[in-house]
Amino acid sequence: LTNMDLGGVTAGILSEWESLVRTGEPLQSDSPEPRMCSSPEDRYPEEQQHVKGFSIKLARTVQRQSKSKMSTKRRMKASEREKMRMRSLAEALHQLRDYLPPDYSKRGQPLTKIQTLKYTIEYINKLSDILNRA
DNA sequence: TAGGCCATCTGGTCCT
DNA sequence: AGGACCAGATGGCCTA
Repeated sequence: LTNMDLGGVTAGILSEWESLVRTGEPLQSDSPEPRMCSSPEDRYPEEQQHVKGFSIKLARTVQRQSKSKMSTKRRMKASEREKMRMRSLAEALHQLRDYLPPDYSKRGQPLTKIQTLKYTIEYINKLSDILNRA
């Protein structure tokens, strides 16, 4: 990762940031394809999610139903919302990975969520350094 | 086979 | 009352 690389990346990020501020639209990565990891949807296609989710749900419901104070209907709705919330979180992390230089994935494997967050902090610090020195 | 990572479910808590 | 957020529990998948 050279200073030259960082300079180019910095300019790109800044221009995207400016357009974000202007339009209020969420950031869209301009990289053609996800570099090295699959999206949550790729990992768990709809059908698999359904089958997997059903078996887990059945077992847990039997196990804990007596404890729950919420109605079944409300509990199911809350579970669905939570699932969507966690998926959007995973998707956001997936997008965040695309902003990190490939150098951060030495083994060619997708970064884990924790690695993504830690490397992002590291990367932002490096970019800040460059801006401060300019 | 153990350990890491992940998605999902759940109950608790806070906020509107 | 209901939604959002959080943390713990659980089980599946994958890799060393």
